[in-house]
Amino acid sequence: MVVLTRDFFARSVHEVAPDLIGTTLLFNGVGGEIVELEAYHHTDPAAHSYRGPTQRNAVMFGPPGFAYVYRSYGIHWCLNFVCEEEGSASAVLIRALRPLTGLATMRRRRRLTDERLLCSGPGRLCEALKITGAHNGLAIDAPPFELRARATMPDIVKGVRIGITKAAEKPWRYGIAGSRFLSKVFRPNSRG
DNA sequence: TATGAGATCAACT
DNA sequence: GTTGATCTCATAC
Repeated sequence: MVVLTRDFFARSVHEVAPDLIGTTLLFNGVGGEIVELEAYHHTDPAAHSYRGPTQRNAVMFGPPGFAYVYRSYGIHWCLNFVCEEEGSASAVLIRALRPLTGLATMRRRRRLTDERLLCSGPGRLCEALKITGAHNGLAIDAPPFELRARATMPDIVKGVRIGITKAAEKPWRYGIAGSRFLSKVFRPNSRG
């Protein structure tokens, strides 16, 4: 079992994104396999960093390998990991996990029994793992985070991102082909 | 199966 | 005052 360090994130966000698919993300020992994520680059109008630093997105402008957690629609928390190099302000948004450990804990936090719905969405997985703004800025390679390398090469599909209006045509959403834990199915013929 | 309302916060106009 | 990297529940088809 190989544990990934923050160095893993110190390259193009478009390289990191597919490489993260199939890795295992744990938070205080609870979590699962990353089955879906999206890439956001600082030159991308859909990225929070596009218009420059603010109090909220400050972590994005720091070094790679750190968590950027923000509140979405005033209700949910969403988890990102900073990529590339300090100041480039790129990140991957973790969108869905296949639950592996701490199932009972996640079910209690989500008040759900359906395993498929525990972590199939950015807001959902943060509730299941109990990740909040208090964890903004934490390193990926130190507790409570742990990131484990994948053992086998997953079948990765690519598609357009979800829930955005700007640069909506960019195919920067990645996932495991056919996984039942995706937040939404990938459009047909989007493999690539 | 599909659409709509409501929750409620940070950034922007 | 409006919009958004969301989710759940309710109502309509």
